[in-house]
Amino acid sequence: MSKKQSVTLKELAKELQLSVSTVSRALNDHPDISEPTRKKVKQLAKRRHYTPNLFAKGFRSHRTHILGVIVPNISHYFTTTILKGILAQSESLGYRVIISESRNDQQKQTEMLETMIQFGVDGILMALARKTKSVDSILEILERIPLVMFDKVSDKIPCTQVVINEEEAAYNAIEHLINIGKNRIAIIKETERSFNSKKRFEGYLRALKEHNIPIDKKIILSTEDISLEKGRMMANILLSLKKRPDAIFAITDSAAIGVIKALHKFKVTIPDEIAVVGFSNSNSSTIISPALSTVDQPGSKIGKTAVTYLIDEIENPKEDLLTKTIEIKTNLIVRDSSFIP
Amino acid sequence: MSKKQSVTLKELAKELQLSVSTVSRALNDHPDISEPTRKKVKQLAKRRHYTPNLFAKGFRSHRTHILGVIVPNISHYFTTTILKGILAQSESLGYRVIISESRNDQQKQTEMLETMIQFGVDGILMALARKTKSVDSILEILERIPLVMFDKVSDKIPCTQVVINEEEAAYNAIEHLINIGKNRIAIIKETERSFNSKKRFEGYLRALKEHNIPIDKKIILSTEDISLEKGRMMANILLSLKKRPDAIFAITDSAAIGVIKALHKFKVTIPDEIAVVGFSNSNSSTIISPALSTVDQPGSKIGKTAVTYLIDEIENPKEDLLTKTIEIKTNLIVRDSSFIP
DNA sequence: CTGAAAGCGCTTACAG
DNA sequence: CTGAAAGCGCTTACAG
Repeated sequence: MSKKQSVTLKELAKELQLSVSTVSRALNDHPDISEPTRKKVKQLAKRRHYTPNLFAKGFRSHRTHILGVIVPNISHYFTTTILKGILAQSESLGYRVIISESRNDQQKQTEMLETMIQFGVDGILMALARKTKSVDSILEILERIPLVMFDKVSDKIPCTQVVINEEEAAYNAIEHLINIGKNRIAIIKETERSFNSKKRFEGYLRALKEHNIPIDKKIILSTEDISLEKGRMMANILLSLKKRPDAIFAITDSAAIGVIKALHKFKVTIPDEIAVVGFSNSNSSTIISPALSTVDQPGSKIGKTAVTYLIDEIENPKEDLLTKTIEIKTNLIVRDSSFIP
Repeated sequence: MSKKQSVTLKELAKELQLSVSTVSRALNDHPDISEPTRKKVKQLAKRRHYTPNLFAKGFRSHRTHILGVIVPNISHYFTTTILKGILAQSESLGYRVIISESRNDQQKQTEMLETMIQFGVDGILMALARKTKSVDSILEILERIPLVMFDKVSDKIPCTQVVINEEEAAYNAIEHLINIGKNRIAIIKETERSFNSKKRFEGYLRALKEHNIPIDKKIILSTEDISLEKGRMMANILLSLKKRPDAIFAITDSAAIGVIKALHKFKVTIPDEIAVVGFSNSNSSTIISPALSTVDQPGSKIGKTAVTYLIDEIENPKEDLLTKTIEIKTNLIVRDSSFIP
């Protein structure tokens, strides 16, 4: 079907016997234009359903009002809450968002950064793909276009980074376990030294140290590609120890749920024999029984904050790069898996 | 910071003492260009990291290679699987995707369609906002730009629509329940006559009819804004009946999970006393205990199919509109909530 | 084989 | 107060 063409300034001008310049100015409320002309133009524009071609506009001004977003996996609930914040905030500030999924593939990630620039985005928001070894291509991007990172970040990249208070969140989770009387607390973390896993582990260590609880390497487990299944496996290992832990902190909800499933299987009572705490407040944390205690990460706020900083950088370019880390506060949600009255 | 400007054709031309036209043609492998020139140009382009400004390119050709996507809620797992398919397929065909969330708000949805057109998208993919009363604005859009709908569709809109075999999927679910010996099967559906709810209900009715099971209105429940909580409430109602059902089919997983939670509370054994089947194969369906039988909807395939049809329409414009419905097959996954050996 | 020129739809400095 | 012209970065029909 031959689609209706959009009305252009030229057509409006012709119909009104005016120049394109005048029509453009009238629509943009330029002070030079007389009231009657302005009215006439606006009326016709309305009647003919004129909508400016933002593409032409952006092309001229070198600004597209489009932001690029790259996330490792769009299906993670936490990611979608961040995206919600990004969409809402950018829309309310007059920007659109192009989203890509790196699928945790570093090379894809690099390509995506390139095409986003080709598509003329005004700035980029990104969470790093897992196992991103070299950040060179990102550093190069940084010289060309404003970039703000969130959630999966790297201190090797000098840009604004919006994260949660990972260390403190883990600290609070462990302290809570200590408060309910636990003192042999296992942790399930990632092998990879990702920013998130590292910080959460630091919080774990600090909590134990500050409460004078000895650190036992036997109950500090690491796994690659942490998941429900890995959580289950790690729990099996912990259950086979001579001295079992009395609490397990998994740095993701899915691993924590795997832990609960394993404990069920071996008829371990939760939380009395072993308490469990996860991280994310994912949907599943209230589906599993007992309901999982977990750290709530305000995704929407992270997204909104990241957009706000990015657009600020776009609209008020600074002379120099600086690593600025914004920490968003999390909240420990205590549910049955660690509730002892 | 003053960001590095991208290299333009003009600069390459100047450096090579060639015209912009020649450089453009060389890069696009135009047959007129001599081999040595082509080589020279490509080499320099590479060395200077030239990337074409797709924006200018698109502006000229009236094609942006950007698709607009509108979904009601980006956090639904099923939606994210569709988005995954959309992203993967459009990327592999050289398109980018702008995503917006209508938050089930009809007015927002209309605005979004407008801005997408302003942003010059080549085509639009959309799932209808809940309770979309008037489709007038969408019909108008349809005259201007290719549009393909998916999942939440309406037969009032004459365009390509990609859906699952809703009716048949429900039919299969009910037939499965009958096969395991159930004959008093309740359904929890939506009040609103959405395409999806309507079709699933039709499948329910047909299965009962074909197996000569009488229809009892007392166990056909409808609710607005179906959710886990509503599922729980509906289950309570069903449990209070003099003649309880021996199976419950909920048209969403979340409602089905609510049902399971309610049954637990009243110590009803699943599936012996009451079997439960949901719809979606969401993450939670394997977290809940007993694991939930459910209909798996191949989201990624839906997304890919929708993109394929849309891009075909963009690249091979047809003369006339026609409603074409593509049905993607689903798969019933039987788990413990309805498994009777 | 290569170049000069027009044009995509818009904005804006420059004239008048 | 209004208009003609240049220009954003690219492609392509028209010359040569």
